[in-house]
Amino acid sequence: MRYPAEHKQETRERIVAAASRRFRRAGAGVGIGQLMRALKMTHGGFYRHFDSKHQLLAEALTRAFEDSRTRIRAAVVKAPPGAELAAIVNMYLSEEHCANISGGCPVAALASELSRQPRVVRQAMDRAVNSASTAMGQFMSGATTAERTRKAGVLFSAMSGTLAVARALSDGEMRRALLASARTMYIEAFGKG
Amino acid sequence: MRYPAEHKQETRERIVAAASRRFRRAGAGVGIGQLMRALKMTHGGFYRHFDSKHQLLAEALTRAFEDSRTRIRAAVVKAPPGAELAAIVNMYLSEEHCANISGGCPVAALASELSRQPRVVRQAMDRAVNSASTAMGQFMSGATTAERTRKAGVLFSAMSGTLAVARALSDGEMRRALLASARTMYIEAFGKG
DNA sequence: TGTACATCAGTGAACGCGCGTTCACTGATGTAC
DNA sequence: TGTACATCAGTGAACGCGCGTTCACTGATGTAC
Repeated sequence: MRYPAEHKQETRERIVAAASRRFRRAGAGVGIGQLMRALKMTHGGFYRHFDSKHQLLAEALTRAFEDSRTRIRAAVVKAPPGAELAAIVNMYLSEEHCANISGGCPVAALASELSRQPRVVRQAMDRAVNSASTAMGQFMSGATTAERTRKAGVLFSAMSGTLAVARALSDGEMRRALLASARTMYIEAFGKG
Repeated sequence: MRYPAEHKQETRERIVAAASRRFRRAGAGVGIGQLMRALKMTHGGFYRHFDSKHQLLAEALTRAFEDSRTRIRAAVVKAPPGAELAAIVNMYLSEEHCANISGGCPVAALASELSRQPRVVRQAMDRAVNSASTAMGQFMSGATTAERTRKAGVLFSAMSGTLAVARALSDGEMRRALLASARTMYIEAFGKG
């Protein structure tokens, strides 16, 4: 059946959005079949929209990064002046974010799997780390913009590791303690003055 | 054919050692078949040694953690008094460790995949984080042992995240810069006095 | 305005493949006599 | 010391399953006349 004009673009959007959440929740091993079934479609149609699963993974990652940035911007806007960095750290290392893998930061959800992905996928990673570092850099201490950006990159990678480790722990008490300690320490170590 | 007395134990050891490296290099998705083929055996024999793939994964993880601890202890022994923490950080975030996934820290290699593993596997993670924190805690600043241990846990999770992100980047320059900045910052932020 | 036809998003069978696990079998060795 | 036999680590075919990808097909709509 032929579909109305913008139908195809909408379907593509739905696939990327669903993939973005599902890859984070279940890993890069999620199948095209599962994905399309969740959208009440069959796997065959997938290739009308994407050349390969890797292309989808790269786009889904990029989408997840955009969502992540939106969430960070929202935390910054609500924060009192001077407390922006604390707001970012507290949000990123909150128990809510920890429990919400499919809606959370894609680096924390997928980092160790990404090192095994082809170039297409890892280049999305480069761009994401760069833009996250630039965005967070303005709230860091440091003499030059370059130094603040570098520091922000380190903080970002540190937080993603803490979140990934917290999620991998089986003991809930350990998880909460790690997150709480990390929030305190990162704000102290990376905050302005 | 029946084998000499200690033969079975030796084979089991070889499987765990190979799995430990291979899971880190290629992820938890590595198959039993690939693994046994690399040891010049067939997949069928695997189940004389292990109940399931998950059991092997848990044991391989534990083994990798032990190797990791040995490497950390070696770095500490070689370090001048007072510079132990710097030695640990410089070793963990070295370009050598970054390039050596299969022989490196299993948390950096597998963290995001571990959150999706069954309890058996994640409990190995609890023990590892606990023991790494205790071991590294003695070189941290802080009033009480408990505080130093907590700090060490945060540093460990931070370093594993930085290493995982560094490995996922496609740009070698970005990778080296991130590692270098992180070494400096962690030593400064977590070091004694 | 009415009709014939081209379009193409989505369907579902099929491709070769590898997965985790099971199981009947093999055959060199250790052990019992 | 010699022989018969039990053991059991490892083999390889087979199980049902899902993977990524391809492709001939469907059929409601937009378009051309």
